[in-house]
Amino acid sequence: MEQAKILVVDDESRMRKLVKDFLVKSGFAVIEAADGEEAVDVFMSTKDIELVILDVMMPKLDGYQVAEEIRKMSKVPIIMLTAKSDERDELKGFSLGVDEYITKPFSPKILVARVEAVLRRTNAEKGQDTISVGGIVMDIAAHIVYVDEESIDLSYKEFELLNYFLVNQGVALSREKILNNVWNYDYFGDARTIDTHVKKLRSKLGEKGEYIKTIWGMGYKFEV
Amino acid sequence: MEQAKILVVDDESRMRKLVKDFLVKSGFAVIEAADGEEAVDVFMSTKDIELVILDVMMPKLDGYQVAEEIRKMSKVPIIMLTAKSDERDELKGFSLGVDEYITKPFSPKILVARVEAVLRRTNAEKGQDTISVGGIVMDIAAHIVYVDEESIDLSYKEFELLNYFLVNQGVALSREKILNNVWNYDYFGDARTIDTHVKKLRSKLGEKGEYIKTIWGMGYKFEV
DNA sequence: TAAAATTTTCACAGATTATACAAATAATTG
DNA sequence: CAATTATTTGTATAATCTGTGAAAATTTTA
Repeated sequence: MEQAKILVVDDESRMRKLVKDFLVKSGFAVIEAADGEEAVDVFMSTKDIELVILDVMMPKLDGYQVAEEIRKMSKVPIIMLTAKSDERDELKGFSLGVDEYITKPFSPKILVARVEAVLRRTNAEKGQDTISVGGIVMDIAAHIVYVDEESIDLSYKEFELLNYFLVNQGVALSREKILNNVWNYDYFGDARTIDTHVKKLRSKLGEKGEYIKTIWGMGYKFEV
Repeated sequence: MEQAKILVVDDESRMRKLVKDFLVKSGFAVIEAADGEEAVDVFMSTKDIELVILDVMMPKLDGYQVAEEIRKMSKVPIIMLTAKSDERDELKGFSLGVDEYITKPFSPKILVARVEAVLRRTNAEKGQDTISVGGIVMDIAAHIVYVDEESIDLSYKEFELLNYFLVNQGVALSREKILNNVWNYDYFGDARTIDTHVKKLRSKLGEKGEYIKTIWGMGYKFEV
């Protein structure tokens, strides 16, 4: 992510140029679109756009409509440019998943600061990919599991299995279901393999291994 | 669940007001507490709090201590507000069963999004896959049966049989029909086997076992 | 390529559940 | 009300399932 790609959408070319210049100076790559329709087209046909800056007032599709379209495809962060701070609109935008508002007129400093803040935030969130249940914490990204703050070593399959259990906590899982989700769908091995992995998981989890409950004649369930 | 009730705990009244305003605007009901002790009191004396938002830094009891107290009583989801993202603290919190962290300063969008995500998650967990008749609640996903709030243990076949009864409540079911639906179609055993299972089911259901009525010369019917 | 780690298979013991059967109980019928 | 028929219940047996340890197969690492 050397140069974050930013899509700037505004019907006024002067404003577009202004925003673009500030961002380019600050080390971002900028793509432009002159109206809502073009914005959606460009967004669909361009890879790895990391942020979209949308003017609210635009012909054809306004900023909110564009945001709505983009949200159907992606969770990319969106910053809205708005002439006056209208609270009602802001709420509407927030429910659409707009990340920030910048009110015109704005200083270049504000613009760049907000852009950087949003990017920092979304990147930070990516790293917060953890699941935590009953004292068991899985850091998915780092592939580490903590039991009561102590990290434990799990093999790949064990990790995947525990992950599946935690994601489906409280749900009874048949062996078949586990097989289809943790193993590849085309795995045709013995379902009893799961038993062995469950055994190992339980022992590695120590007393918290009891959270993996056996449902006789059915399968397993993770429950605190 | 018209308006989810949220308890917001922060010693700074400005921050409390800020959070409250955003949440109220987004359609939540907010209750406030100004310190940890008050939070625990309020939590104990208020019904149906669906989410607690806790500031970490507070006089008397800090956020983690409050979380610990609340966890002794309830599994209500908890979101922590923290000034700086301190990894060690996060781990500590996760093992206490904290569901989310929000780092100050945060955007209203982030706050509301996280709140909604947590509520969505916990509500989804409650298992929409339930059948409830006359004080008997079957959580199909979790494979648990409650009779007057108390869970009871059923074997696999008993569970299936009860499920069939509840799905077909009020309908007279011949033994043949039961056999074809609860047992495998290729089962050629004694139809009297059903009687034995019915017997066990009735006894495990306690007085609610009477809901399984005998239709003389025909079969059974589940009726409250 | 050998060694180590991981995954899978397998078999057997121990548990649990399902079924069959016989005796007891209840409902129906003439 | 007795004879008949169906259901309930308790118990013994059969069938099924799980936990475990160890060995075989596979993949990864050195």
